Amino acid sequence: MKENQYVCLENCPHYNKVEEAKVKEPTRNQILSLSNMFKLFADDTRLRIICVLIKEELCVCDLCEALKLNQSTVSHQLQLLRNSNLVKYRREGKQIFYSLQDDHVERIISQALEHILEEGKK
Amino acid sequence: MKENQYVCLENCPHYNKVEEAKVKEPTRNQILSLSNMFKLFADDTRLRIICVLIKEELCVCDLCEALKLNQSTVSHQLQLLRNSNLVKYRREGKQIFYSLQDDHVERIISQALEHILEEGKK
DNA sequence: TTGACATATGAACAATTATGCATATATAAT
DNA sequence: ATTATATATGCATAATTGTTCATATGTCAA
Repeated sequence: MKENQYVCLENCPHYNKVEEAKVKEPTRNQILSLSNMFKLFADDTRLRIICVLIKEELCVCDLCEALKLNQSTVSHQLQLLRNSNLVKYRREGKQIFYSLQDDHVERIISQALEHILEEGKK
Repeated sequence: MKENQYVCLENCPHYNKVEEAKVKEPTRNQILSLSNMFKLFADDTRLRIICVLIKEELCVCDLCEALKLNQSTVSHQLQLLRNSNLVKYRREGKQIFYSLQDDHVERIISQALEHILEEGKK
């Protein structure tokens, strides 16, 4: 930030509010974890994968077929979801079946959908 | 997808499961709206801005001060949040005060935080 | 052990985007 | 009107990331 940047010299910043705001801010690590998690939801392909996994355990080629995606693309994205423990998987012979780790994911997406739908009404 | 890409020729895809999965998938527009919304949460700076706005209405320079960010950076990010109706604002003289549009945002973030915290325990 | 299949992974490229600088706009005070 | 302040915005740059191709790994069957 430039030193001579003149920002709110008189009334502002409203120190009490600023101090309160600072307290509410999550820790650095929480922010990182949160943004990393949201990054995973922030891509169409991954979001579609997550959404179809909400109700069904599916193997990689099921996902390719259901979403009409390249196998390599699907595997790459599944790796990211795996690394962040959003999905779990089990091998059955040559196939590997993926499913969601827990139901927070579903709740987050339905909250977001509610927001979208309310926006749509306006 | 390459034509000769051999993917699950025998048992797979499990057509009934794939069909069910397809049904659960949100529409193209819903996916776009959802991923756009999550993109906004997927950046450290924006996430910090959102988090401090959860409890406090703040003006731009308050945000700069609370988060130690460049004024230009803050304004750019606020523009994105504004365009997606995640925040609202009101002018009071020379200052412009920002706050969250509704409380879905807060709920989404707390759900995500719950997930993070549970992960932390393992 | 050889071949076929299911999935994973490395590398390269294209596309998106966050940031900071410079500057523009908007408001208030003198 | 002019000046100072508060915020917004266009542009350029650097960094991140999604996709694809090529290939590697792992599993099963013959």
